[in-house]
Amino acid sequence: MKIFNTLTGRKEEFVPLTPNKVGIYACGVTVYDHCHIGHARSAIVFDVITRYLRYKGFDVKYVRNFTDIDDKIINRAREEGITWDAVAAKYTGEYYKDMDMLGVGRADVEPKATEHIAEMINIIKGLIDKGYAYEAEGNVYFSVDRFSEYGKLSKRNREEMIAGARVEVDERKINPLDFALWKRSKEGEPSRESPWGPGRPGWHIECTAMSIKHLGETFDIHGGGADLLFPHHENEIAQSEAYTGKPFARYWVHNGFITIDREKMSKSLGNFFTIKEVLDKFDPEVVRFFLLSTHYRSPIEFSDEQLREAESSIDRYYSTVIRVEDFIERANNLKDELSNAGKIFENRLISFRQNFEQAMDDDFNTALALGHVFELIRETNRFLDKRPSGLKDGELLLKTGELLSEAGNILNIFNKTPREWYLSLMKLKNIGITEKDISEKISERQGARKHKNWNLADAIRKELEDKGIILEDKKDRTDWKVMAG
RNA sequence: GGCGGCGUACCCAAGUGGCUAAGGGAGAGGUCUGCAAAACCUUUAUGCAGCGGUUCGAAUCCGCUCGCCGCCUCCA
Repeated sequence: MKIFNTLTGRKEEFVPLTPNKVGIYACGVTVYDHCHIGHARSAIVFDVITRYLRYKGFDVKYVRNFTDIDDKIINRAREEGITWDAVAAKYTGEYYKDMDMLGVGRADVEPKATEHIAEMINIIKGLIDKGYAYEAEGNVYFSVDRFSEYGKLSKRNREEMIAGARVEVDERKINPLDFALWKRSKEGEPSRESPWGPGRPGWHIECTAMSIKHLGETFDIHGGGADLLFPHHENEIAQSEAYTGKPFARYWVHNGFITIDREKMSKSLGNFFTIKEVLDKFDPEVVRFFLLSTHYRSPIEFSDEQLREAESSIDRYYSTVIRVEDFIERANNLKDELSNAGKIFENRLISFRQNFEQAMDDDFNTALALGHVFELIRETNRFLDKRPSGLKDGELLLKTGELLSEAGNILNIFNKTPREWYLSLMKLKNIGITEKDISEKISERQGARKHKNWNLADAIRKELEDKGIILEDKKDRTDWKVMAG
């Protein structure tokens, strides 16, 4: 299995520190507001990575933190007129609501910054003792000049960064790039006691403390959005490796951004959609599918049109599932042998799992993996069109269903029954008609069709179509579905 | 200014040295159907931003040019 490592800038063979075990840490969110779709991307990417690693048989320990104390939380508390911890609690709850909807699983450990203050203070003390950090007026800073490898992740050197001149000037810092490990709190701000007086931890130190505590001083994978690469992850490496004297994370994995009109989606630009806004219009599987249909390191342009296309793709999937289930349900009086079409199909089926894994093994190429899923979908439909009749043919289709749901479990999509899918679409698209109404219309139309009253039959079909319901006449019945896309 | 990435069909998107350049959406034609829908088949890049170079061979490696974006400040 290969993973692109930001640290080396190359795809590398993934070899865990301890055979068969994987420790993975992903930077979570600061709980001060509702999450937007960019947060969803990061969460889904690492969700799929952990699911796949587990599928491959690794014993995975996945840690994802909550930053629950920070300037933004404090500001938000002022705005909302509630305490900072109430803000954190509120948006932690909102985060879980969003992630549960999106099918993002819980991490094995979900540490909070505020629960690791003691660990952070210990590390800061250690860094001061080793001469990597210094105190100034109740603040503690990390001295980047003392860590010679500073910049190795983001591939820049100190001089260049200072030349960039966008670093904040702070008289108390020796080097403008030095970053706070501990910040003295101002009057009225939340604070904890420390050897340097009341204050709170800097942002980066929490991830060092929590990853080391839960995964050890050296662990396998550290992930997050590409915007965390600098300074956050660079600083994490500096303070962690300075403190332990050992390599920190071995593979650094960064997901790309979501863009709107080709610009990065961000809070500050205001060009974002919250997860809740998107889920008001699209099924969670559509959102996941959309995000996984592009490689995780590439940017994704977000638009309703893209989501509608994803919806059409998923609809194609469920339409095929219906056909497969129909066949299996009605498979009786089957002949023993495998048809010729079945023999061809069997070969395609055998290569599917291999293709899927090959794609996922290559730096989690979900886009290619989904391509293979749809290749199988086409082969399945082609097979069904040949009117298979053997007992073995039925077994093949049963196997197809299993393989597809296995792939679906890894990506955590395609988990609905077709009926659930259409009910979800009905709800999201505000179809102003009930299932019962539809059934009645279908019976009425069946009557008309029996008497070859095509005008009436077509009128009823048109009436439903105008409401977004498509009818499909089959051999022995008429099915309905919601217009997708 | 420094560093990094991207540019593949009408749209989205895999592919990063070698069989016919995946897959999805959209369009056109066909099969099936009372007609549809779905499905399937055919079709839509002798071509991968442009120009050079390396190589027996390049979308894929190198150089230059053009265009777009990101990071260097909180940010998934």
